[in-house]
Amino acid sequence: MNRHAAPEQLPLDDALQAFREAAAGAASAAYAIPAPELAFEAPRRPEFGDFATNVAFALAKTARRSPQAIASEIVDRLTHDAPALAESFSSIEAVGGFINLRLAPPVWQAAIAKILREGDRFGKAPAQNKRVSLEFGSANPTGPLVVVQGRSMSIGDTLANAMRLRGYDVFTEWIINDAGGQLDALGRSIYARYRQTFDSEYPFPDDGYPGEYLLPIAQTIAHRDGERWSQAPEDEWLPYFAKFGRDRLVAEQRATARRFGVEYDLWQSEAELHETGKVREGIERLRQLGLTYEQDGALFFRATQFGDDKDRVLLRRDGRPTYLAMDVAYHFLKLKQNDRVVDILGPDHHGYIGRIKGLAAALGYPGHLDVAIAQQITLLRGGEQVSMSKRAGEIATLDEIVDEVGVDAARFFFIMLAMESPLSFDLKLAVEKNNENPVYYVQYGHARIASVLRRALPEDVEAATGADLAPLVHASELALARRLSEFPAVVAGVVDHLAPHRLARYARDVASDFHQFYTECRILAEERALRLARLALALAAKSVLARTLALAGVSAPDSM
RNA sequence: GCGGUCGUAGCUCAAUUGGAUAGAGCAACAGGCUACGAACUUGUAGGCUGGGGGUUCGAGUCCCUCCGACCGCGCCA
Repeated sequence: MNRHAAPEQLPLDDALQAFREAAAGAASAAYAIPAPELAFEAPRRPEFGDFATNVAFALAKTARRSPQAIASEIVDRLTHDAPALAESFSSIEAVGGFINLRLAPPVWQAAIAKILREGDRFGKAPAQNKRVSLEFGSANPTGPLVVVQGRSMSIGDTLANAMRLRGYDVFTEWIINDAGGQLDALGRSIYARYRQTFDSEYPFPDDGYPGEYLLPIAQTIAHRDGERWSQAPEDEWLPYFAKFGRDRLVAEQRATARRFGVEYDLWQSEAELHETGKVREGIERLRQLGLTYEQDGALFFRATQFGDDKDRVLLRRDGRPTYLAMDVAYHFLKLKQNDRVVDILGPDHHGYIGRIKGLAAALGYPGHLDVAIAQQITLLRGGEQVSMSKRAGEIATLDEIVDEVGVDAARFFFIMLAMESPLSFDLKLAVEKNNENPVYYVQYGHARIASVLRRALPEDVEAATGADLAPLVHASELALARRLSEFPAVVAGVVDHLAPHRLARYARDVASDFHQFYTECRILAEERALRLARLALALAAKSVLARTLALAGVSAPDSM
């Protein structure tokens, strides 16, 4: 078997395609008008079948008949003209204008066989030859990562994984905000801590970063260099302390990200964009496009032409570029190198979305940039709000949170909600092993499958992958098979709508359908043919559940 | 004030981007293990989708308008 071959269609896709063609034929035969493209949707209510189509509504206007009449007409014709459909569909009904389809058990059985056959290739889309840049997590290099970066990283990394599975060439980036005044503030803060190791009276700057995490950095310098910086002028020690702190903190951020299961393709320094002339190039580009003007000695970007409420400064009166100028350059670079650019920003960048999208349009790439906001997280512990005052230096760092609840719980909770929804994260709940905790529910499902497989005869497990699946006809078996078949579409939806929370929901649904199957159907105690078929279903469920969790960066334990 | 996000069951949230009787989980109530993990499961109850108007075969979803919450609105980054 060629492992690079494009994955086959699901058997149910073939069945639906056959229906699509037959229905289009029936519609045009009945009304002498071309049938519109037929779309299928999964009905919300199970009694409406596995799939439904609303062609009749689309035809109603031109055919001048009621949707229900059209749907009935099409169904009648299908049963006469395309009897072969009965092999794939156990029912085709016209209800309220919809045409509801129920797939026959052999289709679901074939879907299980395909999932087992394809393993990790199941749900994989052929290469799109499209490069996507994904930026997420980015923080100032002035302290440890906190909870909101955890959410952003969980979302971004999950999206990246999903995009890769869907055949995109994903490039993940972290932007280091290491240009500008805050780095000076960092340098002064570390310097103050450094001086305080020799002189406890030495004053701490008002705009400094008071967190204790700077102490070891200052002590490192003190140990290595002694008191020599105490005599040096500021323009000598400041760049040194700022850079030293930046490097140390970025390294720590990187370690935290890695511990969180997130690796980036690029850690992009802002300072470097300035030094290598990229910022100048970006500004120059806007100037060439006639989108800038000078006023009061400063250079402005005509942001109002792109929906912003104000024109924005690129170069200050003193000639120094603004943050926006850096962002022009950075996005210009990304837009040139990628087919699509996605930024996942923190909640404080809310007002920045329009500006940055306008920028993409201005640079000649309208529609190539998506900006999403990962909303704020409120940390709770047993219902009580955890104080996160940055000014008081009381920050709950991401590392501390991971220490307390583990990577799995944190990553699962962080993608559970749509990212534009604010999230309450209860640290106590996240480690509780009870039914209020969705992480354990899902992981328990996986462990339960693993447990059954452990107790099965090894030769049965071996034989299961190639077993005849015809015995699988129980409603809970077919429901589980149908759920597992949704995996590719769920991943596609996650990508298309930038909605990783659908993965968390899907994991829950798979676990739930397995639990129901497990409750209603015995596996090991059955006679051989049924036993093997059910083992095959369990294997398929385990595979899909594990891969769903893997996309989210959550482990799938065999026991717990 | 301007702009953005949001408002859905008692609570936390979904809703395949305009589809059918708005769905899950938790909490509540009533059931289910002499059988592979009860960290499970079955059922019941719970709603004028913040209010009002509009668009159409059809609106939680789109438009207008109020109300309310959060967040942005610097020649900071």
